Amino acid sequence: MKSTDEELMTIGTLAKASGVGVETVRFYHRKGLLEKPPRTSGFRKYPESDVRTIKFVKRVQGLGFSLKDAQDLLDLALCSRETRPFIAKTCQEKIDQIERKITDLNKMAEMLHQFSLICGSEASDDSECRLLDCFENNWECCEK
Amino acid sequence: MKSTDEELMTIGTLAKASGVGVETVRFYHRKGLLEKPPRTSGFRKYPESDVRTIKFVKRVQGLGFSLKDAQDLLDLALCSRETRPFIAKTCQEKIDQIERKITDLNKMAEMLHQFSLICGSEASDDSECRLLDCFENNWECCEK
DNA sequence: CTTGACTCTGTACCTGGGTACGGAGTGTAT
DNA sequence: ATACACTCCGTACCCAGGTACAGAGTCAAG
Repeated sequence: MKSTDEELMTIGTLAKASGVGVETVRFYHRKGLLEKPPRTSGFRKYPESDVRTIKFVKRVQGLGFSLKDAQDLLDLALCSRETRPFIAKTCQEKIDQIERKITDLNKMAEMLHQFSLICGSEASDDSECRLLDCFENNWECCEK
Repeated sequence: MKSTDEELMTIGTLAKASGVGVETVRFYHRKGLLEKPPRTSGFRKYPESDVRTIKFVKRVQGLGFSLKDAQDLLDLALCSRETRPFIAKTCQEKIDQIERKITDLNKMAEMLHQFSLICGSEASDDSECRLLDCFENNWECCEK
């Protein structure tokens, strides 16, 4: 009754558990984000772990990465003796990419903060509104 | 010879200066990201400042925001006595959004770092590769 | 005053990431 | 053994964000 086979779920169950639509699961399937699930009698049967995979993809996507990027990360997870030598390099590339993004986001947040202080008060005068000027100078803000 | 009018540029010049195609400028124009430029004789004439606007949009977009988000930020820049009271609130919303993103990105980078340490060495054994497990636990990594 | 580069409007097309639908098969509860 | 929910596959459609014409107008150099 509790054999591992019993844990397999149908596409609708997987979709609900992952918070996406059935069509999205089939779409990811076509895109190779989910590996071909075993079939019993024509129906796809997904392992519990695919819920995690889909949630992972959705989260990565929410951070502004593409499905291709999500795919790359998932591929990393399938590490084996052959792929291991490439893991450090691939990870470092993604990390660098992420860090550049963080740096830029921090600058942008800081810029908005300064902008809010300077222009957000009733007291300020229109001529001080220079949001884009801040950006010009590599986001270094109004304050200077 | 150096009147402000003389500084206006044609769409091709703007596109080249901003690093986008002419069609993209026209697209942004249709989307309202660039305000209707004055026309002399049927040709649009853009001010120098539109170069900055386009570069700003491209950068914001590169951080994973939509054109709509870029538009919101540009609208902020047009602050005036009427809009001023809303600036602080709008800024804060964007800042919160950015900070959530940064938090998630940091977790992801840390996860990749740990993953790289654990799985990236020749010495490790396949059973240790648990990238998705890290994610499961809100990106808290393998190390635990 | 013509030629060639550039611009105009409009419409059509493309990729990424889904979403919806039609018609047929399946599985199960009654 | 039939009804009903669910699944199958294929195709078509949707939105965002562009990209690519076509056919006509414009501008500036020679």
